[in-house]
Amino acid sequence: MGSRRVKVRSQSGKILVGDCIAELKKLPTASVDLVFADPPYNLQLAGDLMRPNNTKVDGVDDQWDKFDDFAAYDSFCRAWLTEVRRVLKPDGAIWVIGSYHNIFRLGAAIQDLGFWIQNDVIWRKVNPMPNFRGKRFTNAHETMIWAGRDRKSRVTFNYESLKASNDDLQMRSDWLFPICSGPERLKDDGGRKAHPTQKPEALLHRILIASTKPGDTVLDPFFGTGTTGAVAKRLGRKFIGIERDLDYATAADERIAKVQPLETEAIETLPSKRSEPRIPFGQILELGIIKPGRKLFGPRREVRAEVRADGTLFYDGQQASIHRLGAIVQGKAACNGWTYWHFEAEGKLKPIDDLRSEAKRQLGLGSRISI
Amino acid sequence: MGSRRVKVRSQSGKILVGDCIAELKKLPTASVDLVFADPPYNLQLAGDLMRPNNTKVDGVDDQWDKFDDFAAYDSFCRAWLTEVRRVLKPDGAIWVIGSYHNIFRLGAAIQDLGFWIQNDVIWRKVNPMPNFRGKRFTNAHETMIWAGRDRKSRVTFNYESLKASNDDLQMRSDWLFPICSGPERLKDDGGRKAHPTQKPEALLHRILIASTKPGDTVLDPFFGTGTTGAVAKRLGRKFIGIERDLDYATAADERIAKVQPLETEAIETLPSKRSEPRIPFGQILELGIIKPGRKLFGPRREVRAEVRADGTLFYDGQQASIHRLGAIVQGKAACNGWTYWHFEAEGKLKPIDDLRSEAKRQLGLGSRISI
DNA sequence: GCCGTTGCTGAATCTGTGA
DNA sequence: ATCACAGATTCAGCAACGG
Repeated sequence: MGSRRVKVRSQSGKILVGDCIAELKKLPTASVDLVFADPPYNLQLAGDLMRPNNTKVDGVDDQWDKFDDFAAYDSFCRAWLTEVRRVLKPDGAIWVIGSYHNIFRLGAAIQDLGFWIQNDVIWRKVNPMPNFRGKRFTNAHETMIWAGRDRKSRVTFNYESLKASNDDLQMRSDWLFPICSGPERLKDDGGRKAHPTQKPEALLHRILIASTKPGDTVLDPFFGTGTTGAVAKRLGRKFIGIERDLDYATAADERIAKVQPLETEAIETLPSKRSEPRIPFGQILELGIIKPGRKLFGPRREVRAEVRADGTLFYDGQQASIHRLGAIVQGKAACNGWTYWHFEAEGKLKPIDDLRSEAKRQLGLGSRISI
Repeated sequence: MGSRRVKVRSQSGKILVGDCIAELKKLPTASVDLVFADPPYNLQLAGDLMRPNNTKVDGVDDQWDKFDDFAAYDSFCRAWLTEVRRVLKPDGAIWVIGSYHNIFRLGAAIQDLGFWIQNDVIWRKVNPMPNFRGKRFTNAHETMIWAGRDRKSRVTFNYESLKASNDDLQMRSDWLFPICSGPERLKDDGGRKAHPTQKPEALLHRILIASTKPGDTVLDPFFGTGTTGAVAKRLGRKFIGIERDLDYATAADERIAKVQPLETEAIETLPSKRSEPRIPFGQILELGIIKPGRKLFGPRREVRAEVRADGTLFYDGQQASIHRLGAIVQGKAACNGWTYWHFEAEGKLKPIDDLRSEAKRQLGLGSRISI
């Protein structure tokens, strides 16, 4: 019952040829950082479906009613999703992609199994297939669900990189990409498309940049012709692909072998501010960057507080941290004292946050921090 | 246990004040052409969410959105969907709207109960609320499901009207509309929003134009402040609204009374706007038009920066967006990275702005895009 | 009246760390 | 497990106001 063949072409990843659920069961628990899954959409493929007990579901029978079809599909999805959840690390996450035929069943299963949805994301297709019969709207999008393993999972999200790459605006939940065509589309020997639903590499590029770190392991249980593996290799992520069809797996293997990984430096993502070393206000004082007795002001000089030697601020009979006192004088529940309080230099007010860069310099904490 | 009050203001429709399921049970079988349902989303919000300026987001904390668990939400939805299906005519259809919190459960229930999905349609919001903590993608869309009562239902679809209103291109499944704000947004006596989730009339306009005929009866089991009724009256459709909250129902009644129905001949389509999405730098990268590791130069080669895989630029220990880094190296407050940074081709420097035309070609933005 | 500035708000599952 | 608290975080549209 083992996989018929295991291919290992490079250290970047491996392709397991075999049944999705059977292969998943062999993978160790809590070993994977991210899963990308592009499961079968069409219920006509019910003959390919497996029950949770790993027996094969009989092919579509006209006497089955719709509920039976949906139930079989649901069982199959809950089975592989359960295994996927097992192999994910506690802070791991999953992406699934689908259309209206299957995405609602996938989404409900994801919620029922305890995953915690972060976003649903819409892939808007530039060049979708038109609706030939004029009976519906042009089906111009697919839906992706991004979910953490648990409600508590602290999933990877490279917010800063996405924002910087989007002209300094937050990345939205609707993404515009062309479908996979042209030279990127894999062809078989007869010049026909090698796989019916090959996904564009641009889509996986954004997904992996958004939700993985270099060196992470990405698992794709429906590997097909290996788009996930190709992009993972290029971006310095490890991959595990599971594919039942040997022809697809072979095509994927050859495709990925041709991929040239990017240089280490080219795949660096922007660090979040939180990942930088913390400089408490007291340290600014200890380093002598600011002196006790110095006056600090609100943004429009509406208050004038005094720095105390213990690293607190004093104003109007109240003594507290820069954050607490900022909250108190504004009558708010919370406050970032670094941006609220200002010091005077050459007649102008500057936020005390500016002093932290000087502290970092003195502490030898340059701006180049690589993990 | 009847409705507390039935309001009839005109021949165009009526508002039933009472419990959704109880009122549905009183309606005759096979009497309605279209249902539009905007049910509670079951948002499951935990604590307060603060904006960066430490003010509180006015979230949906109403009792009507609270359910014990998914099972309670599911049984509620299956109950009203069952009644809705009963009152629909054989060729009738339903639209439901939701977010990732509830739409997968709604979609699965719709399929299980025997409805037949025609499309899922994405409402892309021009002006969504940002993600204040920088932990997810901006939640910039909601999902609608359009389904016929049965697989066999021959549902109304005004294909020609939609195509004509879309510059003679088929209407796509992704629609761009602003959220409901400004004068359209109903206010209570205190000047606060009368309803937390009022939908824009433009959305209902397109739905009713797409999937009803003049004189059809439209039922909205979660009427709220009556957007469905207002648009139905304007477009010469009859409406039945069910609303449990008397304040909402009263506001809806007064709102609809002010609506002037259009002349019979005018009940056709409105012209659509075109939208030309921005092309951010990251997308140039994702599309493979420029590769990570590529060198970019200032206009006179005074700096040489490197493209990173995450869509940022790197120079002299600094990594930032094309705009931010351009500003930094010039010592300016701001910079248009598209015109500052250049790539080398055939020994000559060209601004990276030139690459956007290729991206636009790939993204089909030379042609017309559905709104 | 026009223009720039300031402030408010919208269906939101929105932190991380150390004690 | 809970609790305290440091401190990081926003886009587009509209309204009100002042010059």
